[in-house]
Amino acid sequence: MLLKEPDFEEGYSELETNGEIHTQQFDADLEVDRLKPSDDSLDIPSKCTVVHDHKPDKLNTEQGDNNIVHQDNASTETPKSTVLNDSCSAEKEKADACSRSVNNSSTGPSVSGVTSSVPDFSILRGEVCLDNLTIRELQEAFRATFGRETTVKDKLWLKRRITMGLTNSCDVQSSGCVVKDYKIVCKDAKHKLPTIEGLPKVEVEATSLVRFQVLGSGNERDTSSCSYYRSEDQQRSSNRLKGVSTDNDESEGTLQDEQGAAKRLRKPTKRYIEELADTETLDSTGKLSSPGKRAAHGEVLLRQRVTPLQEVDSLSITYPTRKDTFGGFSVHVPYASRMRRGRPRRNFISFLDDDPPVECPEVQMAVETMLGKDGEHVNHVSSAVEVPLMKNAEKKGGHIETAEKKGGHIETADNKEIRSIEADDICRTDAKTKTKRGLKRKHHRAWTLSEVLKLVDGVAQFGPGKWSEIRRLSFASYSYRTSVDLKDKWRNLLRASQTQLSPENDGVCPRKSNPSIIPIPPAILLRVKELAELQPQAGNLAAAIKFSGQSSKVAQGRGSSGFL
DNA sequence: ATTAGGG
DNA sequence: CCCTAAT
Repeated sequence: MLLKEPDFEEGYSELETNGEIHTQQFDADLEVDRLKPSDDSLDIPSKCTVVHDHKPDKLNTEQGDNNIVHQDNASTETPKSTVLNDSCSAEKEKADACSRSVNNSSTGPSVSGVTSSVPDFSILRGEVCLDNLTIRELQEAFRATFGRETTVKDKLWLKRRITMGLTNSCDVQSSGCVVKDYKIVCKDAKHKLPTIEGLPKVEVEATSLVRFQVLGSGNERDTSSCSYYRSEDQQRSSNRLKGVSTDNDESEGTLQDEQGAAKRLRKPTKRYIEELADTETLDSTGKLSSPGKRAAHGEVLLRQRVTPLQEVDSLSITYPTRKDTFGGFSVHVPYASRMRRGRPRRNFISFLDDDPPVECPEVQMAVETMLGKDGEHVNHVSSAVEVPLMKNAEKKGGHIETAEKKGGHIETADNKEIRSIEADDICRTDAKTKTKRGLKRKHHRAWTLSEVLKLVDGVAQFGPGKWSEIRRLSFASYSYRTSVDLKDKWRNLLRASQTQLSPENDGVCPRKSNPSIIPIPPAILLRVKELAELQPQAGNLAAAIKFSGQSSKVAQGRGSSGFL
């Protein structure tokens, strides 16, 4: 590329020098082509061949560049001729294709018509040096390209505009050619059309060029495309502004034209490219098989090429989607994503129904007790109510266990005390069963303040380690607290007391970050601590207390606890 | 069945 | 909370 540039410029400069002449010549050539396609075809072959031979498979590859370079070099030596040659080859190729396949179709006339409208903007066989054109010529070229007049006198603008128009013209794209760096590469033909590269000012000329490319590019499709393009040209010239589109899908270009140069420059999507590549692979196969019948296959191939896009669209539709709205935008979302993530909802009430509610007198007592005793605390006696442990659940085994864990806290309302208790009862019942199976996990119940107090009192009364006693006497109402639970809780309390009461953490509740967790009042912790300290040495005391039934009573009293 | 302790 | 060993 880099190497090439210099050469190019040289050639280019020379061209510039002879600009008008060239233009003239080109025009002449063009006309000749139109009039005598056959001749062109004859002339072209050699040059074309060269190009083709070079890299059938590689489109924009380095090879391509190299080739160009070579040509450029040649051109350097003989600037004019070179340029002409290149352009000619390309143009002629296309022309050939066109003429051959499409000739009959009113292509000739149409083109001529267009041509007429397109004054004499220089048509360098495939490459046009807009730089050489006068403003007026550029304007005309513009008209030819966009189908409308322009009063702009800015040469640069005009050139850009025209170039863009050409670049993005449907013709180019549909033809399978890619405009890159002022170079038009024809994928279809798998030969690259040498264009002026590296010269920012050199612009590919419009209509004619496009036509060429189309023709040249698709030896296979050229035929069809050629006709198509020509017709389109006509249409364009007349209807561009109206937005008339050709029957072909490629007609997209028409729309693009209308939309304007800016949009035209849009590059194809990655996906599109990929698709295209795939298609090409397929095409290549097809191509090889039918080199001779290019014309015939042309359409087919074209269609194939187009298909990818359609497929893409169809694909998007393929997946079942639903419309969803995000931030006011409606979006299609695959239904799959809608799948419920959490565990399936569970009607925990069903449990109760299923299991003949095991009403223990104890439960009733418990309830009454709670209501009566706890007073202020009643409400939070059971913060988490729902206990899924049911026979059914048991049957299901571990899975349920997990589920329960997660879903356990569904109910937090205090109102459900009773139910919770029932559940608890059931739980207990189940617990036994489950214990055997070892699958069930007890629903986590946060310890309430009242519970803690009772525990502490109990410990104070009976001494630590008398969990069964404590449970029996102090936790009669809480069926779900086992002696083990009490023991564990006590242990935790001890830890807490040691931790929280330590000077470092003074007043700072480690968990205060979580508002839902009610910190254990330091008072209680203090008591716990005291108890803990006392207990070891209080073996006697405990024994003493134990002995006297009264002592237990005394112990229950608050005052006593404080004392303890 | 309880208790103690580890996890 | 669960699990388990030791009583």
